[in-house]
Amino acid sequence: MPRAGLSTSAVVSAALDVVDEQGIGALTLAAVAARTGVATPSLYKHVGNIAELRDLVGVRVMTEMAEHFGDAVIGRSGDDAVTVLMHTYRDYVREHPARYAAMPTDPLHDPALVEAGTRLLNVFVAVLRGYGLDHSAAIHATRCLRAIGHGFVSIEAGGGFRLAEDLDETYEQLIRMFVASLPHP
Amino acid sequence: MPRAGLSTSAVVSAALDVVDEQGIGALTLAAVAARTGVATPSLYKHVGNIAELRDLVGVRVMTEMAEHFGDAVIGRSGDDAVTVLMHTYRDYVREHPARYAAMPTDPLHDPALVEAGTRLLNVFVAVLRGYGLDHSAAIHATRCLRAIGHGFVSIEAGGGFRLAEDLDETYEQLIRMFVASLPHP
DNA sequence: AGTTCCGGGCTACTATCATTAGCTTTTGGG
DNA sequence: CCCAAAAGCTAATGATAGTAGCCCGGAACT
Repeated sequence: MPRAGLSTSAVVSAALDVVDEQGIGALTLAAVAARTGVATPSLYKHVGNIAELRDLVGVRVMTEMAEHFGDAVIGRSGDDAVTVLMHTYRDYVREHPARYAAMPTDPLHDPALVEAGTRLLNVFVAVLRGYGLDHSAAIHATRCLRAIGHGFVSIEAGGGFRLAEDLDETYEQLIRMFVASLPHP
Repeated sequence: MPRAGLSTSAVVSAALDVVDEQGIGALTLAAVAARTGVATPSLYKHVGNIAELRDLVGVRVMTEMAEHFGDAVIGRSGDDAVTVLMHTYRDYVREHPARYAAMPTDPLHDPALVEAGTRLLNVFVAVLRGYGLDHSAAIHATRCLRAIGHGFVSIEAGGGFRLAEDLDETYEQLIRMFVASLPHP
């Protein structure tokens, strides 16, 4: 019988499929093995253990987000860039809620995780370039933007906003609130 | 030999201790059983299964937060109430990061969860009373406040802000940003 | 073409955990 | 004092992570 022809990358892709289809809680080596048509122990040839697989999934998701967001804001600047970044962020999470939940919430121990996280962070930093913020102010503003985006988007993805009121409007209001706090010439 | 004298509430308390000491990932029936000095299957006399135990822990945490936050803002109003609520929120999560992570992030299926969630939400609603917001505006503002608080606090608890810049200042800035968006006479 | 050898996949096994079944015993109310 | 319900226990099952060690497919090299 022919081989499955797996690789670490293929295993991570299968893991992402499992996450997308059945949620982060269903990400087990058994599920990934079933999906790749291989016995569970065979996966250990490609990933060290399940914690490492989760890290690799996290890296993949963060890298994907960084690229996607970067593409969206390229060629834009100022309020336009901020607004587009936030909308792209929200749209991504609505399309892939489970994937977003697969991002690590604890300190990034693995260097690869740090690297991917930095790339993602840099999109937020870049979008605030051009407002003339000094080093310290830029850091605070970046943190605010992250907090606002992550807060809204994670509550929304978890079904945390339960009233009928239009969510688009709430999000616009948040963005306006942030933009208004930035210096404008 | 005497009985352990457990109860559902005592089991939940032990579960909270496990969470506080070893993190949400260590919350297993085995760990709770060890801590209460009982065999694992005995716990089923008090909780239906581990998913129910997690829900009960979530309810306990949300109830505790609602009470704690409510106490903090009582007798206050306006910007003062908002500011105190946000600081109390942040302080709570810094003191009990694992407990905060034990709050459910998915839709609140259990009615008890909904009830506790509503009590917690009501503190946020209450703090915005007095700004003269109409029904719809109050909902949007409440959502913004939740998003800002949850976003910052969960990133901080996860060690997500890694630069040396003062976090207190970032948080103040976020609060100011929100307060500035509210109508002031 | 034949041979080698390494890596990828497999089976078998262990340990931990959730959960069920069914037995024993404490204990509080008649 | 008795007895039934509640609370605990042991034993067993099934899922999952992880380890050890075997085997074979196929590329590389004569």
